[in-house]
Amino acid sequence: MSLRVYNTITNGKEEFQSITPERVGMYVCGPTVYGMPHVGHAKSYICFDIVRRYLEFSGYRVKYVQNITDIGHLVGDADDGDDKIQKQAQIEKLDPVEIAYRYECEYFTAMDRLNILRPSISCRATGHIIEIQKMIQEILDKGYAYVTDQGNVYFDVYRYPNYGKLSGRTLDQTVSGERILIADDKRHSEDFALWKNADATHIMRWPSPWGDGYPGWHIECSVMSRKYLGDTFDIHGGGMDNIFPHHECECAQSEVANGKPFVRYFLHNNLVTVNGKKMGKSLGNFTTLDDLFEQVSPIAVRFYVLLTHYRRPTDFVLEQIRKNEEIYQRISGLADEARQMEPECGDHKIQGEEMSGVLTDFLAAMDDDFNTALAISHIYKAEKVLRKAMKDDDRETVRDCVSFFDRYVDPVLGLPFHAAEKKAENTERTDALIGLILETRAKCKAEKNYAMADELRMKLQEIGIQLQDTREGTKYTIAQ
RNA sequence: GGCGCAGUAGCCAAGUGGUAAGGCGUGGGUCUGCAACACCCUGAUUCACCGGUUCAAAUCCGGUCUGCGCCUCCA
Repeated sequence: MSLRVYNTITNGKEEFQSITPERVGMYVCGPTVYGMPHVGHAKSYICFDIVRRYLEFSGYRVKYVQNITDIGHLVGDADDGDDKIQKQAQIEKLDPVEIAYRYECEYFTAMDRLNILRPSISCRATGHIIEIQKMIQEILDKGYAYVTDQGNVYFDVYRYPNYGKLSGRTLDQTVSGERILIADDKRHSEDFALWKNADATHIMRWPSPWGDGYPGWHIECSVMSRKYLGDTFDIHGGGMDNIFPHHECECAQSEVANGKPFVRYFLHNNLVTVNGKKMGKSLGNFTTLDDLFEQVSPIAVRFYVLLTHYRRPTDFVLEQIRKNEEIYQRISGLADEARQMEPECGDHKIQGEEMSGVLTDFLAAMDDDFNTALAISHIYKAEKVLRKAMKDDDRETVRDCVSFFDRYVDPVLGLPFHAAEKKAENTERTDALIGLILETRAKCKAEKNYAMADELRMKLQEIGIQLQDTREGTKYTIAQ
């Protein structure tokens, strides 16, 4: 079985083949760091974390480059001098660089909690101004861009016949939109900026051959992907909302500058919606990950995101996340028990027919355009097999299952299926205290004082301790 | 207006030509002092709608309706 991926360039699934055997270069558009990361970021970066993990699992060495956009794109229209980072800096009364770094830290903190592996290279736009200017000059030299008397540099889209190839638009279609022509020094309204002139009120600006200013918002990705991955690379990822204009413009810039095809495969994740509407900063309907993690665990959010295929929208419903968190914990609890039962199966190879089948199905799902939703359905199957094996004391199958969880599910999906750890402090003392109460309750039960036993159970429930009477005795779980 | 994506059980969600996975929930049962857990059973004559192609369609083609995204910064 081989990996097939959905490529936006061809609008279809294709067999994945890397340019260099056993190596993959991938570039994913990173965040603009001027606000707290939200659920939309979670979906996108989890999605490409899966791509990266699965390629690595399949034996590729993956070079994963992700940019940090620390130069503000314009808030509104082209003449509205403020950029987003600068505006946020005014609100927080901080230097724009402080803003960018602050939210970069917030971004990585949130991504770490979601068990998203860090990119191999994280690069900032501000660290590549020289390379950006160099590429702009190359495009100018080739005659695909022009400098205006206002000190702006624009890409001339009418000079580049492939413009619109990726998004399936043609230039005359773009014109028909209700777009308002703002910058009056453009030759055509569709031309996009490579370099914008800026006066002294604009804090983030750099000297250039065309005057002081800052780069247009597409060029950084063309520059950094070329610098770290070469003229042509394997995978470019990002949110669907970036297909046009961002990725379209990247293609145009890079292919003109490099004289070669830009990328092999363009992968785009669908969006997170709230009541059917896109979750986004501008709509103000976003939930920050910080706030969300107060309600549910980060791993539950990851699990929830993976429950839907990445090319379908994820509707954000807190109750659904909660429900699936319980399921995640149920399976984790079972997996932990199995690990205790068979602690020494680190490199155990799956032998049994049943689990071999589950593994085959699991990998086949991943091979089919990273179908995590289908892959997870095979985890439920594994749960069933494991439960039965533990009941029957079938050690061989238990080992198979532990191996499945630890050697396949964990590295591929980044879902470790370990029960949430109890809060570290006072765990021993808490255990002892609950133990005492349970002893008392056991006595009540022995004396058939069920009213008292039930009352104890209810009172414990009220403070978040759930009891379960099993054959082996009473178990308890503490709500997190 | 243009381009693109989508419409599958109460909910979530796989399935791109071969006769509708899975999960949650519901209802019934076994177990149990009760509860919970677990286990067994329980669901779409049908995949938004209408036509067409085919021996065969949720899957392909045409049309209609609905929702969403992009066309201005957004993952």
